[in-house]
Amino acid sequence: MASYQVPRGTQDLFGPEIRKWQKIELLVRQLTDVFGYEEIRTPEFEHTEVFKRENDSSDVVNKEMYTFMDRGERSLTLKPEGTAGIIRSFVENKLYANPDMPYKFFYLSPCFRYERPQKGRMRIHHQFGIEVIGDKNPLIDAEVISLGLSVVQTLGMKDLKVLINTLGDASSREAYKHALKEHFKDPILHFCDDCKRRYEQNPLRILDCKVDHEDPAMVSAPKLRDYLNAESEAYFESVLKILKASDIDVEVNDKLVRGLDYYTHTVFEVVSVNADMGSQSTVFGGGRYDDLVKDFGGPALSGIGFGMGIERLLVALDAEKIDISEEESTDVFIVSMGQEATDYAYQLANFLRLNGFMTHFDYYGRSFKAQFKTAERKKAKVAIIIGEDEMKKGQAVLKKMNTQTQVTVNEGEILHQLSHWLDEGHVHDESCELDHEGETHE
RNA sequence: GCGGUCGUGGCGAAGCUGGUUAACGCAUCGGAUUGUGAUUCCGACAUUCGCGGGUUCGAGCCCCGUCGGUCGCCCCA
Repeated sequence: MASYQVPRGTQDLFGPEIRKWQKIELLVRQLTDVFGYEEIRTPEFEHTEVFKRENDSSDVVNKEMYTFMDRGERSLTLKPEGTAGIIRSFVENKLYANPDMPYKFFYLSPCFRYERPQKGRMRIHHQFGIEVIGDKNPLIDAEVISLGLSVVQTLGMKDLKVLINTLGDASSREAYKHALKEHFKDPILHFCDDCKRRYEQNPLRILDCKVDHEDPAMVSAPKLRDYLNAESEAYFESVLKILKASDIDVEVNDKLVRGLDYYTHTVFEVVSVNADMGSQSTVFGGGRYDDLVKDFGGPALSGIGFGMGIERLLVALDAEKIDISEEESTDVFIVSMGQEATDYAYQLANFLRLNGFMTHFDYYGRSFKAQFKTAERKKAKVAIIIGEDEMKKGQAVLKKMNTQTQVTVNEGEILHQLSHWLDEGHVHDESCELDHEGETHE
């Protein structure tokens, strides 16, 4: 017999876990709203060339994409990251023809990458991200970082470090790459295999090597700083100044380079420094892109954004022992005895639900003991007991679970008594009366 | 893509150098107690040990393969 299981690197989310997600998503929507960001949803797959553009050297694009041919012989790719699709959309919908720049977007979207799964790394992961497109201003760079931080800090995270760097404009970076390749031309021969690969693919990453970082050639390597033109340098200084004025501590790390090729100027990564975080420590990261809009056929407008992995955020919260899970809670559990009472419980439950009370009841007519245990497990605040006596008299017993206070009331007073006990501003629509005629009396 | 490690009921876990009814704990359900959440007691709950094949008189325990988890590398959110 076949045993069905989720594909590698994917997961089912439900129960207490999904409640955490909902909490994060709610927070994201609240914060982006006050920061003035609008949601954007772009397709989960795009034409492959949206993600894989010329001369791309990144692993994400070259080794990890889910690319397939559809039945019409189109090459499509499941989105591995959020930015490219949004820029495509921005240009396709000619949003640049808007007087109020910049455009500020946020998204919550699954991303697909074919990688070996690990803690904090899934084949389907979910990103909260933002993009600010249409203007280039250090204030925006700072705002973007600040928005991301507000999310993780509101959740209570403390073990954070903001790493920041500048790659300068495209020409600065190219010049620097050239200089690096020249510098490492001979030394690379006795470096590790990874470095040899990096030398070809992304020379900037050689500097980040854990094996050869003591090597004299590494120490004497040219610095990106020396290849920045005056404008690039001034821009970065300006970003740092604003962050400092906002009391955001950053660590300038001149080895920080990002995984996607399109970044220019400011790049940043916010990492968890908690020891239990595992090796995937980046909670969110991003940077500025000067040329992406132009590459998609739009005007020369700059943008900046970040992606935050929800799965990874959850790992980071876990590492800091921050529990954001909400306890399940129920307003009312109706305990019923006998078929007639159970049928009535159904009617009563519907009535209470339409009046805004979260209500459960027992469908099966199990023992009192079992029903009370369920009420307890569901964290019911109030139990309503309906048995033969109550059915006869048109009454109900209401029991406040935490204090064990118990009162007997007429049907018509149930709502009143509940409001009195629960007192949580439920909506009480007058038009929604319990229909006594509709009761089941078989 | 490379290397290490692991895979027994809903959960946690025993299972000795292969020997035959797969412990135990938690949870769940029923009863003692036909109307009240605790405690206690009694009873129920894995034709089966991720999956497939092989060795053997006999495999949860051995071998091969495969799928999956996990950790590190690479890389990234």
